[in-house]
Amino acid sequence: MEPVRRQQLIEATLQSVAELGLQATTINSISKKAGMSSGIISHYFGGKQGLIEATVRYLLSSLQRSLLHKTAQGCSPEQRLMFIVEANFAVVQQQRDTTRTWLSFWAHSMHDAQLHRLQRVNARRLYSNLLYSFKQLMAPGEAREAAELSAAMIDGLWLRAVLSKADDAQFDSAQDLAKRYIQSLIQQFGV
Amino acid sequence: MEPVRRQQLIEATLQSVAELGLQATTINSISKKAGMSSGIISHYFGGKQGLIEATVRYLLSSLQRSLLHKTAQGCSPEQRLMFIVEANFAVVQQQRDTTRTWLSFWAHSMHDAQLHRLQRVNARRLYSNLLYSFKQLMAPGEAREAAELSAAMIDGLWLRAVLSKADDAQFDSAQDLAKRYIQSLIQQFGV
DNA sequence: TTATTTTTATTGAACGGTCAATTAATAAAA
DNA sequence: TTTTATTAATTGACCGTTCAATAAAAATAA
Repeated sequence: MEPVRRQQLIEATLQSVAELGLQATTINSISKKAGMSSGIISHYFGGKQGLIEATVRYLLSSLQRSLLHKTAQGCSPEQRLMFIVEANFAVVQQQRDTTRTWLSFWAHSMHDAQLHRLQRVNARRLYSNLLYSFKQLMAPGEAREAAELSAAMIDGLWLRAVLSKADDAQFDSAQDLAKRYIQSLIQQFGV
Repeated sequence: MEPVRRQQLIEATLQSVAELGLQATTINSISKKAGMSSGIISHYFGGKQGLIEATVRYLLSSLQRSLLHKTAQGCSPEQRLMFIVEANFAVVQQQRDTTRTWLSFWAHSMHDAQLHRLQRVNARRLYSNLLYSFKQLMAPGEAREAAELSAAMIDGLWLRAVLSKADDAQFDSAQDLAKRYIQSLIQQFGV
């Protein structure tokens, strides 16, 4: 029963944070959405804090799993870079309104040591995923700069799309810009 | 007395949000920092919400004023673009830890109509500031793309620096990357 | 000038509401 | 029966707001 309930509560948390924001998300708003009582959260996660952390961890592993799935049957470095962009933007469609949830969590990570650790993992993972592919296309020094710039461009386009409450079409357009930017980096630095 | 008190309370709010986060910032934490009683906030701002909004408005106008001051005695389009980057990164040094305050506010803007309006103003202002200078250096269509990409790159580098709790040197390095990126755009698209 | 009233600025206690967490009770399963 | 899963009521802390009381300043009258 435990793994089922845990998953249900995590998904209820995602819904609640997307809808109300992390600030207004309470033990009650979550348990109500999950159709359970409020006490169950302390029982399975030790408290609200534990559930929030588990939810972020779940988002993180979803992102990672999504990329691994796309690249499962091998692909070129260029192709893999495009997959990385897609994975980072895809969190949108996967679960409706998950985007603003990420933003809530990251903002909160400034004042929460545990969340900050998870944020660090996420930021570094994007960078090293990019670096791995760039290194197959250019010299190491240039690959590092390309990876840093690409990571910033992806996050920046994503952030601006989220904050302006962009629709699906605008998200696709941002995703396209990110891809074209990476291709221009390859053209510029590639051997 | 009113304008003095308002300013004092806004600055106490900035401190509190930087220190505790918007989530944990209360009427008490603010009024304590300002050395006043809690009732004064409702008296001058109608309530907590009003003070928060006034604080964001203050940050926004600070950013704008900073750019106007830098470009007061005229400069080349390239120079102006560099000033835009500097203004957007300078909010850091101006007031210690104001960066995470911005992040808190923007995250909250997803669930607050008034803040979202202010966020929109801010995003559009950066874009049109950039567009104005790019248009003097390249064709309109390319200028628009350059402005959109630059805005995303600035915000992305800034976001990653804030989230990773970068020190001053790392912020400077991010600022440099942004400037070099804009110069590469000019080289790529410039007439 | 001094005495008085009026206005302005500020306080802090009280209120109603909500929060996360706990706990005793209950229901179901083993 | 014992264990496991879940509920619902309760607790104590803290939230933002309100408001009667007060202190200080300014205006007016003597």
